[in-house]
Amino acid sequence: MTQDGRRLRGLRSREAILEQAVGLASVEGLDGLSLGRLATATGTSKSGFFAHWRDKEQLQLDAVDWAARQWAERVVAPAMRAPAGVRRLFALHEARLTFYGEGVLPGGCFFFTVQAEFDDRPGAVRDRLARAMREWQEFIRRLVAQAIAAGELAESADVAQLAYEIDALGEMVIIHSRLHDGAASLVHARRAVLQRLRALCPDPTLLPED
Amino acid sequence: MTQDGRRLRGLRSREAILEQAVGLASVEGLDGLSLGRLATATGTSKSGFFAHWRDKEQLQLDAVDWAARQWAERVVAPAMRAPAGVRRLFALHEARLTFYGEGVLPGGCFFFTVQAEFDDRPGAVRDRLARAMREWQEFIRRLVAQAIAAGELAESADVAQLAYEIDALGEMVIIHSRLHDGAASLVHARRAVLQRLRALCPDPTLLPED
DNA sequence: CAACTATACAAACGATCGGTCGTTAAGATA
DNA sequence: TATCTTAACGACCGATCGTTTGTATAGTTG
Repeated sequence: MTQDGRRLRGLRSREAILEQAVGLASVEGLDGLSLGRLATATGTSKSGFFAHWRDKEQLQLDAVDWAARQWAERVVAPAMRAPAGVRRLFALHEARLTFYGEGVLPGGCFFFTVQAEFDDRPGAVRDRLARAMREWQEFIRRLVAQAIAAGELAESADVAQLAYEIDALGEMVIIHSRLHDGAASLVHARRAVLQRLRALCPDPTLLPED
Repeated sequence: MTQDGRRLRGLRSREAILEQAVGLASVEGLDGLSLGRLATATGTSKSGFFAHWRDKEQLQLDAVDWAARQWAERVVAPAMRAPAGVRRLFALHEARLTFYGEGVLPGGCFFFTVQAEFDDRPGAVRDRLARAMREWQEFIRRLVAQAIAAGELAESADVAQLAYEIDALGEMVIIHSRLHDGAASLVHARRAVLQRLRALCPDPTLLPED
């Protein structure tokens, strides 16, 4: 094995640093997060980072990957345990709301903060971010298409349109809940998608009533 | 008059600086925007700012007010020219989409970027921002309530719920259009709100078909 | 054991940050 | 004309930024 004690220790601290970095970046962004503060937060020294990453951009790129992995484990994976169709689609929305509601990340959502930061700034971070978001939206669209194919959503439904609405209503929770009452926006986001799906679903037993 | 030529010149440069500041902040945020770059962008010197503002936070607060005034003129005012009711509600949504689509601000939306920046950071800027956003949401709710009172929306409609959805679908345009195809998200946002309102509106002639 | 590698550190670098200070030029006031 | 006010400036300050350098140390390999 190539993972001897040396590398294992390195990987451990690398993971710990990335976890802290994603958490802090969900609050202050990837650029607002300085190496100095990240160092004190992880209990290490500033220069120690350059043993793991060539420069700050490499750390930012790995942070994006780490956040995407976390999202896959805590949002996508729970939804995939629900049966395919409209139930899986709604389970995805609920898993996202649970992720926000539990406060897994101190800033609510890593991707929301970092998108707002990098959407107008060309570079490798923006490109990787755009790829991650594109994959996420394509995943939603795939679930919508599956639900239509299974006959659990009306064929008149526009896949891209419905996916856009579900994503928008979920994302908005972050914007609203940070400056105002978070619980209310969670309820609104859940009900909005639920009513939208129930209106399109021929079998009312597949979705909760409220 | 207290506005002699001296003060008038000061007011002019003050307005010019604020306009530049709001435009730049819509891209890089209010903190990411440094006084040095703002100085070169306005063709003045860095120290010249401190003749107008005590420190950076005062400039940020005035920038928030300036952006709110711009929003009132370019989004709220056009909507108020439409007849009260569901038409005014949809006119508000369309005015917002036009504001985004025309690219009035280089970053798309000042409030989106600055909210993401300050929502977790206590202070005067966050407070003024929260107040502006609360007034905006209350304004949407007022238009919804008016439409219901006028009999142009079903009484079963939940005011806060519908206002949340309209706001979410509009705001999402900024997130989507920056990293992906902007035209598509404008169409999705428009259709989503239009269909939602048409489903609740007893008079189909009040709203466009598509 | 010796040679090597990877982790981690302290110290310092130039650049840039927000902010201060003293000064200049021009309009307003008397 | 003499006096006062204010917009605007250049030069500079301490702090912090990302980054480089050199070094000490612990684990791996021959």
